[in-house]
Amino acid sequence: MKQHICAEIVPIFKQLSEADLLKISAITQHKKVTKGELLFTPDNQNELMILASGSIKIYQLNKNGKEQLLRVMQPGEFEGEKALYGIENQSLYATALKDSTLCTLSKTKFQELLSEYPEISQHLLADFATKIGMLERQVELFNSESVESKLATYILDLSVDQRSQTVELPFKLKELATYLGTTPETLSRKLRDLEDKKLILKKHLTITILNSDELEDIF
DNA sequence: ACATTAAAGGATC
DNA sequence: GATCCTTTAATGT
Repeated sequence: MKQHICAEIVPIFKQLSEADLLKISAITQHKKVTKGELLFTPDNQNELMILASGSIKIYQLNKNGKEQLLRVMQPGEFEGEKALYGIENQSLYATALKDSTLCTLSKTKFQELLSEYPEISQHLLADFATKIGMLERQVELFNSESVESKLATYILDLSVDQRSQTVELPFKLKELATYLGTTPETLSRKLRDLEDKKLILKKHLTITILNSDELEDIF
């Protein structure tokens, strides 16, 4: 496998020349992790982590020690930028959902990189914006009281994103459950309830909205 | 309303 | 075939 894979696939580095990518690659550390491996915990994260292949979940633990999923990283995405700006990670955990390969970049190396290539910060800002946008949406979900309404608004949001009445769930039901702050069992029941009411149709991870008006009215 | 526990049925590697 | 995921039912908060 090529050594500079990370720099090549990361959107924030996309506009750089081949020579620059090689330079960046030289200062990143490459490592493989296995499924289930804990990659960082609060106060144990001082590097920028770039995912090259596989997938990684970012979550926090709620009061009862239950996982609250924040997002699932895809190849090309990164996490840990807060540490680079001296902000301590107080709550985030990361574990590998599959065997994955990733690259890490220390705080000082990254700061050197930023001063050499200021244009990278533009892309960082764009990335922050979308990340914050996703978190804001998740916060909005928790304004609704019942799991059923969270699920309904989540599905409707997906439908807007994917511009279709038929949507693909971006992660497994087990993960969607913790994203919504519930359990797989409850999620399974709520999905079946919505099916029974003929509001949706579900095949594996594909959901077709049959009645969006009534979905919106759930509370 | 939802979580927990246990058990069984599917899916996946 | 083992392991992980999903569903179902019984019971508890």
